Amino acid sequence: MTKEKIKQAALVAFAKGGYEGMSLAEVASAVGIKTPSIYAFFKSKQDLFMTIYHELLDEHAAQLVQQTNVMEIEGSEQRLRKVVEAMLDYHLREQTKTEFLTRVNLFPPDFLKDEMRSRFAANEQQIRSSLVAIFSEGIEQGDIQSEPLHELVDSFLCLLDGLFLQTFYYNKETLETSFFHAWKFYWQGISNRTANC
Amino acid sequence: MTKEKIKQAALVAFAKGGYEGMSLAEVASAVGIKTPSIYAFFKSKQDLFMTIYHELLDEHAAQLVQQTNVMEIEGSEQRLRKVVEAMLDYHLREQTKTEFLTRVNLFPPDFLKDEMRSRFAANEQQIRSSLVAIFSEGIEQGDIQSEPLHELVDSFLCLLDGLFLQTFYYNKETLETSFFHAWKFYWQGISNRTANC
Amino acid sequence: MTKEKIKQAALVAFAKGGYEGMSLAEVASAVGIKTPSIYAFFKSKQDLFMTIYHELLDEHAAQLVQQTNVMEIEGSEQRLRKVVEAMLDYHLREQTKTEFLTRVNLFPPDFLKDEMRSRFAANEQQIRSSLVAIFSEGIEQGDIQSEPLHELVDSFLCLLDGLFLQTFYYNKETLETSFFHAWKFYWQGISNRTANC
Amino acid sequence: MTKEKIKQAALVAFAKGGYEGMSLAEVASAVGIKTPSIYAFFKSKQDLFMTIYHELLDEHAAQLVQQTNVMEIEGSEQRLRKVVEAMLDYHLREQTKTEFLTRVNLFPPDFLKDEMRSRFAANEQQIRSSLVAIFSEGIEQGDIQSEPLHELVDSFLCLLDGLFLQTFYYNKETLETSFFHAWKFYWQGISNRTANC
DNA sequence: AATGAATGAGCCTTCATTCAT
DNA sequence: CATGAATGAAGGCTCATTCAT
Repeated sequence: MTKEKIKQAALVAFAKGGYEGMSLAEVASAVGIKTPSIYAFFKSKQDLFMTIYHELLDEHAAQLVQQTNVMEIEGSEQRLRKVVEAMLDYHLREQTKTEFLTRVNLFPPDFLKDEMRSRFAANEQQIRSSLVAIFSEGIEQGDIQSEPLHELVDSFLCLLDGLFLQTFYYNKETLETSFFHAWKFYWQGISNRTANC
Repeated sequence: MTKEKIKQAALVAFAKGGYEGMSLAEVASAVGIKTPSIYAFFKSKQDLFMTIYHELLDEHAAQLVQQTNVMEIEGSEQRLRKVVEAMLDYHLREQTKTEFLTRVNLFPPDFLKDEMRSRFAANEQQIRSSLVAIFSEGIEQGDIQSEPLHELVDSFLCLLDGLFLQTFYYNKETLETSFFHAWKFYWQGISNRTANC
Repeated sequence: MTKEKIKQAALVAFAKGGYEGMSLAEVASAVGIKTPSIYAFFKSKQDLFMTIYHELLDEHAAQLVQQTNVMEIEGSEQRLRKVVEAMLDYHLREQTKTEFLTRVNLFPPDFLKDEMRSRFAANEQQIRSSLVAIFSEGIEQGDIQSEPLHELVDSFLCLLDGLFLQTFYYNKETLETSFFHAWKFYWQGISNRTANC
Repeated sequence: MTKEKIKQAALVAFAKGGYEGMSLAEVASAVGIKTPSIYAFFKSKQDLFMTIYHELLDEHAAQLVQQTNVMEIEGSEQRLRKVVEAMLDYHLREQTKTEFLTRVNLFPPDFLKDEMRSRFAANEQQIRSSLVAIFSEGIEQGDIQSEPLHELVDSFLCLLDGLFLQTFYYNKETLETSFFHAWKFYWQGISNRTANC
């Protein structure tokens, strides 16, 4: 359907050029229609942008929550590691969507600045509570040091952010190496090693 | 001097809107001149952009190297921590410059994409070698685990990137808390704790 | 009936914005249909316009003739005054229609300019002959000075036009005061006052 | 100078098509420049419009006041008649300006509605006080009936409005005839004829 | 009778840039 | 140095209209 094709093309264009740098003409041409036809489906450039933005936000949140909650099988290290891997995987697989979301989050167009802050806060809260669950379980099971949960979450999010940023300027292999090493020391930092001594 | 004022205003404008989103008219008006006057100093928008970009890149590299090398006094933890703190400090103090550089690095305008990659690689190499020095010294002194240097550097850079990204969406306090906790576990992960057991 | 609703909404829109300023989308939305549906009833914007225009012209002419002819009861002053009052009343009651007609008459869209002149002339002739009847009767009965009929009609039409124009920028009260005073001196000017001396 | 030519062409275009009906392309082409060049002189279509509007308003007011005040030579009838004649003359001579002003006054674009009302009121007050002077002098000299001044002014303005409106649909000759007859009875209505009996 | 999809034409406006002064 | 004037290119958007369904 045309509407879907427009959204797809617009996503790519927004990701490449940002809100200002994207042109409806470019999108229309990619879809194979004329610029004004876009207005049959979206009432403005902003509307098109917001539609994509909200859909992506939902998809992204769903993805994350799913990855954090679904598997209660394995040990704490595996679970946490899976969270990171899932994120990296998503970002490597859906590079365009990641670029779009990152761009918007870091450099939102003026009209978005307000909505952004609140959305972002809500989003982070969701993730945090998912993580809290994993960490507290890990502590109970003796895998993870008994430290304040929010401290553990803070440090985990920092790791996540670091790897996420590297998505942008490392290629897949370098990224995986980086992840491997970062994780190694991170896990050493939070895991319960008293048993070993 | 007018030229300097133009660069200053342009920096702000580029940081706010990116290459596409910044307009020469806006800059001129901020400086208090008319748009064509800019062409007395820069031969094009791109030229203006590149000038700022290169100057900032140099300044930034100098800053980083300096922060990594200068102090050979204190212990390993203090030195590494200072590196992070210096970076955070710089980014908080020079928000505009940071925004500009980040934007360019993550979402470079088309004509920059090529130059970018190489510049970035060189920059990173510089930092890595500075860090290698710190880490190897730390290992020698028994503060840090005797692990492959590049692995330690990888994990440190990941921490750095994570905190850097958080610069964008955390306020100063939240950021400091995050840093505190991230660092705590990070240091636990790399420091030599066999002595304690 | 949809067709009628379209005409009604279009009338309002044309009155508000003139031919160029009115948009079919606006009308469709007011009616609660989609723009292309209008084409099921009118073959073009111009057609819609002309339909309304002609209907209004007929209605208006009928109104005027009726007001001028109906009452043969009262004296000359009362009859003439009633003509003015009827016109003012109509214009105050049917403001939208008045605006539409006035706009078209004073500033017709290009394609109407020709038809306009002839229509207008015919219309005026109709009114003039109605007025001639009143004036000649008034002269016969000694109420009005024995002056050339067309002169009396000219002056009456000028009064009518003046009050009509004031419809647009005076509110009801101011307009009534203006009418009261204008009429007072007008009647003094045409009535037969020799008897009083 | 180009700016003046733009204003001239725009005046014509606005008069012909109203605010919505006028296009900057049309104006530019009339002046012999490209559309964006207009923006070197006026910051928007609205700005161009307002500039013309205010200038015309001033010119018009000046014209009227001048005509009403200057000549204190002749008798009351001559003075009042001159006011009407001057107005008619102005409107016949400057048809475009008249069309522009009338259009704006009767059917102002949305953004003007507010300013309009107040401007109009001020304008009318100016005219009224000029007329009061003439009428009171006329009464003192016994030319005009001793009636309340504001009543006389009301009736005079009504005459003026009537003739003004006729400017739009009568040609010069018809208009002059109409003026001649309207004035004849009007003057009979307000002049002091007791002396004649 | 109504509409979803599409479009050509046109509108106002911004922008980077040039050039003569 | 600085600017006034001008412009080609492009951008977002609206509009009347068509056509298949």
